[in-house]
Amino acid sequence: MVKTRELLREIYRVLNDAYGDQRWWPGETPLEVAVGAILTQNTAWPNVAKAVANIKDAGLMDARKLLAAPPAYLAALIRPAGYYNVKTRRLRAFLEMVARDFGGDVTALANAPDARARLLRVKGVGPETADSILLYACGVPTFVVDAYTHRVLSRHGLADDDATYDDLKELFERNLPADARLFNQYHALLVRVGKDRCRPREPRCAGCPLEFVSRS
DNA sequence: CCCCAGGCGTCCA
DNA sequence: TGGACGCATGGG
Repeated sequence: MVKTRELLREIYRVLNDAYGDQRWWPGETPLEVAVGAILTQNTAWPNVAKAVANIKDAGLMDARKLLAAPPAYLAALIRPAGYYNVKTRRLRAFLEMVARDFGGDVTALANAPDARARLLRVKGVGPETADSILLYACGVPTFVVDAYTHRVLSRHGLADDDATYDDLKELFERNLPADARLFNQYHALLVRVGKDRCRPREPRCAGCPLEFVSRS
């Protein structure tokens, strides 16, 4: 039985060799990344990209302008991302918090020791969205867990099916150095292998780079 | 036709 | 506290 810490590091090496740098979430600004984090909730990324492009084309990718826009107009712009009524409320709630607590500067979240707690108080921002904003928009070394993380780890016997978000988050954070670049790439690699090989309802992962894990 | 996608809040036991 | 359900578009 190999130690969990060694296994997590070996998994990273194997995936990194197999897939290389994922350059994930190359949003042009922290605001754009945060908007994408909210819009991508339970939604395929191509749909999110259309919604983000609509906002930018309308010249609204700016915290104050987004808040000033009529909600019905914002809803129309983000329509391709689905759940557009819910997401309009969630975007506005996030923007109001950033305006109130950080002067409209998403980057300022990075310097607030209670940034995660403030994000979690926003209606519509849960643990994954909060961590995504902190890691990808603010560069804070916090590990992002998502459906792919659950599926890849449980498929290879590294986590229970009923492991919670915080169970998995702590698994990574306790066993890896707190490095934003590493957390970013590791999460991106898990998503990549999850899309590529570790698909739902497919118990066998043919050609999966992580096949070695089952034999460890 | 079906299932799936980088969740979350609400409701109810 | 935890499991079902609604939210909605677009792709395979």
